[in-house]
Amino acid sequence: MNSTPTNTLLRDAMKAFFHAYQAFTDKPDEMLAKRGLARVHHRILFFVALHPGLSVKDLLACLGVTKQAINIPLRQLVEMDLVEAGTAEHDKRVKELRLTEEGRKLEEALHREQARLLLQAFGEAGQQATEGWLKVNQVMARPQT
Amino acid sequence: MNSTPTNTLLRDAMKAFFHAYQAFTDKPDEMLAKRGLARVHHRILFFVALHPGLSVKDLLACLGVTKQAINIPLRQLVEMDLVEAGTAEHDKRVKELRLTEEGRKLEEALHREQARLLLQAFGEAGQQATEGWLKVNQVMARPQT
DNA sequence: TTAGTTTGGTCAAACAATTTGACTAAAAAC
DNA sequence: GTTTTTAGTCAAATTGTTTGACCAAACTAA
Repeated sequence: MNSTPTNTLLRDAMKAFFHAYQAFTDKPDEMLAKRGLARVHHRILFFVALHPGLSVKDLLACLGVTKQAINIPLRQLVEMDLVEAGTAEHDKRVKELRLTEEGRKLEEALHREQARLLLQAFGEAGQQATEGWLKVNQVMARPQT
Repeated sequence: MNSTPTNTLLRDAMKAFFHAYQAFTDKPDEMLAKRGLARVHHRILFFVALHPGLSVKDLLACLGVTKQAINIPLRQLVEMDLVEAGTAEHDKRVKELRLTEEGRKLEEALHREQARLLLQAFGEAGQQATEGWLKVNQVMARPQT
């Protein structure tokens, strides 16, 4: 007889969330490590892929980090020719980040691994569960109340 | 007309997952920072709370990190009197980790914040969605195929 | 019962990531 | 046309993680 049964159910849900996210990042992390890169680099590639022409500032907002924190990883990506940083027409201070062809390839390889994992879980859990999963995540992802 | 419509739906799901997890860790991170602690410390507290008497080795397995990586954070928690490390009867090499009273209080405060966020999202998304969310996470959390 | 091996855990130096704070240049505001 | 704000950079200090050597308790087996 547990003293906090409700708590334990929630904790198990939290544990599953933690491990699900861990599984989600595991293979990409491993692939990146082989190139001397880390999860930050993946996040940059991911958001630049999703929003081509993104500025550094908007990238920061997406990632929820300080500008200093991505300065070095971003520079590395540019030096490695995975990301190209153009200058915005309307404001020469602003950079427009885009993936290079090689960057697109790497991002796609990382994406493929994550898609595999997700689609497999979706297939196993069923369509209703998939929709629920997405819905809860979207609600949680919304700017907080 | 997007060139990769399916991809984009999946990417949006990944983005929601990322931001949901971010929201999930945000407040605890903030609370911990005030005490000079970080997310690793929270994870240790969380798993020790969930499995009292846990060994360092089992903790490592839970977290998926190397023993060196928690050595320092764990020592800090012991020094701050949030965790106590007893010695196992059956094997004197093995430690049995437990929360102290103060540790339990901190862990509970952190847990409460996360529970608030989860329960609010669950309430808003509905019971079916909640069950689906849990199911997908549990499938993903399983040792990989 | 003791030599060899494995296991749980620690320590310290090297390395990588992040933060802090000071800084440029372009744009906006007044 | 100064002043102020904004986008982004750079470098030093701090923090976190990894690498690798290590100790001591516990098994293994002769």
